[in-house]
Amino acid sequence: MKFEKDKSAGYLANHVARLFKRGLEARITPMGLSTGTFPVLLELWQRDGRTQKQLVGALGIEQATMANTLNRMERDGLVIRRKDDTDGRVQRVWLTERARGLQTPAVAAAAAENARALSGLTIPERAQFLDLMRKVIAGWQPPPDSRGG
Amino acid sequence: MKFEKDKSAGYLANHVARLFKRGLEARITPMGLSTGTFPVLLELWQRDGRTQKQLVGALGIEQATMANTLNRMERDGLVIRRKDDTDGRVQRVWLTERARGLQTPAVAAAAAENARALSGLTIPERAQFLDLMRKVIAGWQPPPDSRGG
DNA sequence: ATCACTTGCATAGCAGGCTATGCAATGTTA
DNA sequence: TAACATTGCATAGCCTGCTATGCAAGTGAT
Repeated sequence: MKFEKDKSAGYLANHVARLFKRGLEARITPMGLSTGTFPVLLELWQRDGRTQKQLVGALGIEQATMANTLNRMERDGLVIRRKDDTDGRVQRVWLTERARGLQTPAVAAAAAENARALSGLTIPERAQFLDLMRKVIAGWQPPPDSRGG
Repeated sequence: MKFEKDKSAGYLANHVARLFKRGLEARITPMGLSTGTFPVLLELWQRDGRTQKQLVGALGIEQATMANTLNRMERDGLVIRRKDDTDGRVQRVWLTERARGLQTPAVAAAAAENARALSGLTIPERAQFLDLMRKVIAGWQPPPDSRGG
């Protein structure tokens, strides 16, 4: 069977994602940030004190990934975790002052990287690209044989 | 500054890539394959005996990533590495019989996963999605400040 | 109140990506 | 030919994602 990687959506998606990651990394590592922390920070900049479960739900990553990411963020002085007052299982996540101070430059860096990456597309193409990605994400349904429960 | 992750190309690209990866994984782990090996196999199924440098050039990943991937592939009995006859630095990569036998089912799995993932898009949208991703990749240029110097 | 179930998080261990670095083989040049 | 530079690959160490598993805290049923 013929199968050219440059006609494979999965291959191309992986390639595009890697390029974005590298590009953003170059801009934010000087601030002491990394790409994995970014979505978490975006949520917390809107409102912190959320639970890990809420963050997992908002970001579509696995619970264990979130726990690991928060470990690194705590190590790096971006967040602190504190038990919920009424439910001892729940950890709420709070931003440090340092993390608050990074919002403006970090968001500017991400916006700049997005703009640069899409600069080869026309304006309508950019909108369409985002639309199509959202559509693919929204239309996702677990593969038929994924965990055949 | 306002910055919504669902309007960020980088965030969406990462999300889409993760979904594709998970989907493909579910289909090929039963064969003893994993997603990182896939692009390498595609190249080698076309013609094996290539050098690591050639593979790196064909796939747009870093040399160290390729070396690690080939380590796993060799461990799993998919390839063997043999020194080039005339240049002692060069390692040529050869498929095992097992890897050859996997071509048909693996390619079918990838094609099926691509089809399923794009099933929420119209036919023209699918073509456009691929076009836009190729365009983003092709138009990539190193960020202005990437390694400045 | 106790036993079982559920829930929320942490940890272990792996894949796959990266940068930085080391090193042997080859090339080049004086 | 000896010294230096380059090339091709391997390794170390990290981040970010995943699954599998463990465990403490809460919930429910009896």
